[in-house]
Amino acid sequence: MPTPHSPKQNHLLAALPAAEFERLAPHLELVPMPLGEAIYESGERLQHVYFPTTSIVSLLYVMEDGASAEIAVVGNEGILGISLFMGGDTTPSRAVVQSAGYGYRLKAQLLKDEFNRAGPVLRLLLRYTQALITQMAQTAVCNRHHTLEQQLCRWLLLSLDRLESDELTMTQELIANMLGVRREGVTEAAGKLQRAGLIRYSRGHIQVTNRAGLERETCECYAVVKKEFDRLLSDIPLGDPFQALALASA
Amino acid sequence: MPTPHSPKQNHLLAALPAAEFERLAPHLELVPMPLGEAIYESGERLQHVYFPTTSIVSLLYVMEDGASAEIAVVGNEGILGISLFMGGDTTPSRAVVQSAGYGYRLKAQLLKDEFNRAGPVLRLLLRYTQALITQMAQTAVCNRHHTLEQQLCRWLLLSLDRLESDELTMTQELIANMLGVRREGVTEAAGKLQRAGLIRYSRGHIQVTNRAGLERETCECYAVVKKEFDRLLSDIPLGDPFQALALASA
DNA sequence: AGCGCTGTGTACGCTATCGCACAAATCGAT
DNA sequence: ATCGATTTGTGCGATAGCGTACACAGCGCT
Repeated sequence: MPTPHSPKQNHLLAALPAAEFERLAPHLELVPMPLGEAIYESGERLQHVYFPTTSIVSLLYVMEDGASAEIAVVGNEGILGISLFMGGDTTPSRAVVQSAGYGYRLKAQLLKDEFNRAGPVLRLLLRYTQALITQMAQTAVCNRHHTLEQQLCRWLLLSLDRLESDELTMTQELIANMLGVRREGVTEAAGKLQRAGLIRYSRGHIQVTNRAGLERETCECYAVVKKEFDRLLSDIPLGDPFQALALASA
Repeated sequence: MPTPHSPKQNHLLAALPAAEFERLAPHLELVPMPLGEAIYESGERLQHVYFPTTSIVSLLYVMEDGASAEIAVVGNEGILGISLFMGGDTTPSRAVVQSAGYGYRLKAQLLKDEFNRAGPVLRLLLRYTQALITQMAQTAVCNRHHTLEQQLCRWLLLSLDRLESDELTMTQELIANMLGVRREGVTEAAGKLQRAGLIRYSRGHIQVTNRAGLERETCECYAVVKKEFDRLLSDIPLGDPFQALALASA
């Protein structure tokens, strides 16, 4: 039984008004996104944008010595390739599939055209970008002030939010790469969480058994990011963004 | 002799086409930006956007326990209040004047109106935002991987780039707050730089005596950010952003 | 001159994380 | 059933930065 796929699994696509969705839908191409694949490399010119549905992608900055750090996570709530419409056309970041799955992609030019209509698509994408900015900023703070264990919790929760399941397919090595820490550090932190009964894992499979517990262990960064995504991307009308927000907060 | 002030001291304003500049100019209000003033607080609704000319403003995330970290610096190259046009209307960040000076401000609604014309102003602001995103992301990486001393160098250089002078009026305490580290750590790192003959400072005044030296000591993060700002905000035509960029990189 | 405030220097033990080395467990393929 | 590869566990010493405490220096004020 093959999994049914639909563009609407992606929250951004699902949030589009009917007219815009109909315009884009015929050009959306379902693509598999296998673990470890680089959706785009640092500085590369973007050919497509991607709307993940069942996959999760990490935005990484890689440094000269090969060390790296994740600056944000993008899943079914978002889009890959914001620099396309932000005007840069490239970014210094690398996008790597962190959890295998599917997504829909769209030719760069088509998204640009739609964006340039300066309608609901533009406003939705900018609001999403604003949420992404919050995630990056909070990551910076978190890297500065919080323990590895707290960060691991945050990372698990953020990833979980972008999947349906309570299970992740991730080795500790991979996680360490994302967080920009040693693998041993992850082993230790994960062991602690396991002993506390919050997660269970074995050879690349992590199952969250006590989500509330994780939320208690994590730092405030998770909540800040989640709250901001909810605020910016909940179902508010897309007519006029400023009016809409005024209403939403009234 | 009063310093002559002009909106064109701000690079974004200076980069506007004549028509757009003329439209906005009558509404630009010169305001002093004293050291330590909070231009806006976390979560606050923005009444104005600010275009610094001779001041520098830090974007800070403040945490529950009071600890904080700078996520980006905005000076005469930029604008404060991007969440206004990004659609969020508020951000979780705090903006604090890090180096006293002046700036021009504009009523929020006027900028929104201009942005909604979907013309050069929109494109310029989005390109700037893209550069700001790079700065935030690089800050996250830097917080993770680099030493306090490297970060201090980066910070000094970024600040210097946003002023004309080679001197900063900043106590070590303030710097520590921005970087999210202990004051003593800054004392130590600064002492090292002073002994190496790169800077001279006393009671709140830091003079950079060997800029090239600082650039040698700092991490790659400085260069990445600077390069991205140059790339995105150098004088490329603002007609069509995608065409323009295509030309620029051809 | 003397006082007090602000800013800077220094010292000491503590902790989280690193870097490295290697052992143990689990899984797949032959 | 065995072998090899992958993944996880553990145990060092080293170090960067923290928290705390306190001494000292420069500057303004009376």
